[in-house]
Amino acid sequence: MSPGAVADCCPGLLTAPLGEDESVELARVFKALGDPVRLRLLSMIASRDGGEVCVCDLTPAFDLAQPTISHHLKLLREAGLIASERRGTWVYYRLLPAATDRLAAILTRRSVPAGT
Amino acid sequence: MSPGAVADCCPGLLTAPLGEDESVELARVFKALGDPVRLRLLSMIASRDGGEVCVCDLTPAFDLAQPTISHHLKLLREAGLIASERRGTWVYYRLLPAATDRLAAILTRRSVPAGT
DNA sequence: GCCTTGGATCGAAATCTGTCTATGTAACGT
DNA sequence: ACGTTACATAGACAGATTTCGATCCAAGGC
Repeated sequence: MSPGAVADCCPGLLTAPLGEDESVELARVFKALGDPVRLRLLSMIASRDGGEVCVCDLTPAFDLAQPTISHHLKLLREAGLIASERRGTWVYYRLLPAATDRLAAILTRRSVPAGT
Repeated sequence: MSPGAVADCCPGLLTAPLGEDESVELARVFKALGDPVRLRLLSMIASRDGGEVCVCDLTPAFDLAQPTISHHLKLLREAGLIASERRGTWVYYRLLPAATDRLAAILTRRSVPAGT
């Protein structure tokens, strides 16, 4: 997919004023990213080779109680940024790239072609 | 500027685990985007031809008291997303594109070339 | 069946946010 | 100087968020 393909599909933040409903929906996703713990969780999940991380690997990486990590993962999941799957005793989380792709597109300035 | 230029400069969220300090700083910016009113304000500012909007044009667009809008603008400003300038009686806000560019880059997957 | 381990859910405490009204400040007109 | 208009700041309050300990559920081993 060419870099322009996504950029052309949606108005984005920077091109046209956002509607009320759109803004509510988008804010939910950005709010999920608005916490240092969740950002680190997301980056740990996204950057893992194989695309999956066991919760058992995430929890000990923070100085926080296990229910707290579980709570943050839930918020990321409800925002549509990650998905989880249980395999045996363990639960694995993976990034949903469509979500971050969309955010990146929304924040990307359309290069105004030439003679503005 | 080629699309890859920005993408190559920083690790991004999706490539390597975020450090603690980085995540705190980034979260502040995303948190500023995590509110529907602020998203709409930002999009109204960013999409305006000429790049500037008078606060007097922003305030009446919402069903909120004037100090509330002022407060949201302050948060966007403190997050480094917009800047303000007083000209006579009026105050004008404009987008700081470097901020949104950075976020877009951070959320962009580096296209892993060919044979992953 | 029972115990252990991984993870989610519940309920409570402390803190942070969004919003308001009231007030302050800066620039302009008369 | 005075009044008016445009914004910002201060203080208050309701509701949301973050975190915890306690508990519950699912899977596996004995």
